[in-house]
Amino acid sequence: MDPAFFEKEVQSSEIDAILEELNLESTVVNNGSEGDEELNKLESSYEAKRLKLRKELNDAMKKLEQNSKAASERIYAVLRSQMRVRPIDEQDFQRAADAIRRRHESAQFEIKQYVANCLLVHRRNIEQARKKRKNFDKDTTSILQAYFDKHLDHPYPSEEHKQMLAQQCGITVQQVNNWFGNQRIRRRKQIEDSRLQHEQNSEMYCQDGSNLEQLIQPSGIIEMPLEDGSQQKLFIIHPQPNQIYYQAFDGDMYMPGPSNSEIHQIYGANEDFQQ
DNA sequence: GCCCATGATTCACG
DNA sequence: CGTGAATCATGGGC
Repeated sequence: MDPAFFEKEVQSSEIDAILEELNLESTVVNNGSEGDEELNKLESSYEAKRLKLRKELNDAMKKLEQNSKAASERIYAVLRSQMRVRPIDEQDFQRAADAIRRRHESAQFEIKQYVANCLLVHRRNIEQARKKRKNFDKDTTSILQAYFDKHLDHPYPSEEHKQMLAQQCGITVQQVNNWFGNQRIRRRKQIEDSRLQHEQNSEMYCQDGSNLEQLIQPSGIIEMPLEDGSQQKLFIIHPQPNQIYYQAFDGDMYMPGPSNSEIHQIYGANEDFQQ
């Protein structure tokens, strides 16, 4: 598991919601003997950690309570003793009480934040184990797709870019790796399958009559949305490192695809990462 | 319930 | 170590 995934601090607004889980009787959802060993073990270990954290939180709060009480008693004693040498009014007591209350509250917050953080980490583990696989949501895939399509000539994001993508998508770097790995292979396969299909209806020539075999291997394939809602496959051709053009396949003939600028109107709108 | 897309896992390679 | 390739396992649409 990617540690960075857990590193972000718990938002203060979430803390109480997270801590509520500590008050539950039990979080074990497994209804008895069913389920796999691995999950049961995880669940009981999570339950143990949860109970431990609950006790820790309780103890810390009690201790803090006592400390604050003792502190305010000390302050009051000091103030009372000073009354003999200087005038001390109700406001002085009030200020002292406020100061102690503020310290008390900030300490309380820190404890809660710490416990909530611990709990969250453990909860993520158990959640991960419970639901085995979940498809990424639409936003996530479109972000990844956009990056991939923009770097078709070299769809290998750097470590930095992987982290940015992960953060942007709300997934782990490992998941970004998986996605790009799968994507590279499956796109290549897609291209290969398309070529094979085309080769099957043997006589295929470009507009100028030249044979397919002379064509440069496409380095990528994208699906361009058409006005009628359907999608058209476009092959990406890199004749030279800095050159790019697109080829569409229409019936049994390769046609020049849309120009690069047209493509960019469709795909290029989203901001790019700096290379 | 089937089927394919898709995320994850595993292993080999350089 | 990062990647490619094969494979597994699940999700989700029909």
